[in-house]
Amino acid sequence: MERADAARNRAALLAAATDLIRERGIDAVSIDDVAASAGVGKGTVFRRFGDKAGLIQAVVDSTAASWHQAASLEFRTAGEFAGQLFDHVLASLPLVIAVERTSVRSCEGNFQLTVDRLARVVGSTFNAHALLAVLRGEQIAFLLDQGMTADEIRAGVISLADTLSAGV
Amino acid sequence: MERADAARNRAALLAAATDLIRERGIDAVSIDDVAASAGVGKGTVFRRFGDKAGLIQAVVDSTAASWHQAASLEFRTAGEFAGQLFDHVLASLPLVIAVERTSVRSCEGNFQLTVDRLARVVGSTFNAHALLAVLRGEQIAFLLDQGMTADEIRAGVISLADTLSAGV
DNA sequence: GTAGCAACCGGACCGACGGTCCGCTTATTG
DNA sequence: CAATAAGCGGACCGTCGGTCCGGTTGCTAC
Repeated sequence: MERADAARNRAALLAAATDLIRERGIDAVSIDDVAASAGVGKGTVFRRFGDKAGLIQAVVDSTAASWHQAASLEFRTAGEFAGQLFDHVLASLPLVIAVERTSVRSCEGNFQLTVDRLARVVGSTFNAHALLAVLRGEQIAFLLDQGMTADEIRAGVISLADTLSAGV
Repeated sequence: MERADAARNRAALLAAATDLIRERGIDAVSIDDVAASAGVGKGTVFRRFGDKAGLIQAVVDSTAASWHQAASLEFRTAGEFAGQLFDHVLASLPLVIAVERTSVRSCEGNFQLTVDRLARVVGSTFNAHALLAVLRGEQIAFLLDQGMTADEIRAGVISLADTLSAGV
């Protein structure tokens, strides 16, 4: 059982980390920032979450009932999958980028599952990875930065998914 | 005119950096490592190359007559382009990953040019970016890590490029 | 209520890193 | 050979992720 003060600190840290990452991006957020913003000592962060990656993972887990849904979602067509994942990524871009930079993709567990299911729809494991590569936070942020609109990217992603499915 | 000792040091630093990055990957190579390995002081690295990104850029520029060729290559079909760029990336994976991590893609100058030319062949700017995303060093390293062979990836990339071209 | 204990806390501390600075050295030129 | 500017190296700095430990506090058993 977690002590009451510990639970309070965990919640404060998660909230602080989520806000800071959302507004500044992971690169501009240090652990000290998060600790100070949550009003706790630095040691507390590491006792709760182990390391920076653990904190980010916890943030991600906490901010989304929809998170694991988005990755392991049931879908009929590749286009449907692409559209839904895109919306999810776009809505939490800084968080997605943070987790991409800190965790190893293959460790996600249901990531493999998603790849396999997707592979069946788009014809090959390679194509599944290709589609997921285009849906990465950093890729989408880059395209937005290049001046593409979210709608254009969304349409492109779905079109790509459909094209890949069509070849099956 | 560059002094003789300066030129010697520049060459030694480039060689040391190239070797270290190739064998360890950029993440395990610090500026101090490069300086020590080249037998010069740390300050010399920064006077020559400005910062870490500058050093990596210089390494990349020096190691490839084929480098800018690969990116701005003339090509007839998207598949041809994909195959050639893949071979180039695969041959210098750690270097490619290093430059991806340090430089901003859009600054590359002829990157824009490549995107535009490619866009004409694969139907849209979005598709051009998608193809390039799949050809990034980190993506290819990830797929290799997943157990895919280089041949499989090469085939996948070319097939993807051809599929995109076919829809035009 | 209170005593005792384990869990918890915070911030001083550490090593590594990218980057700066400056007093000394050395290649170059006339 | 003398003068000078370019170059040199490594001590130094601020920041970051991560560790440690002496003091504190929430919980429980009596």
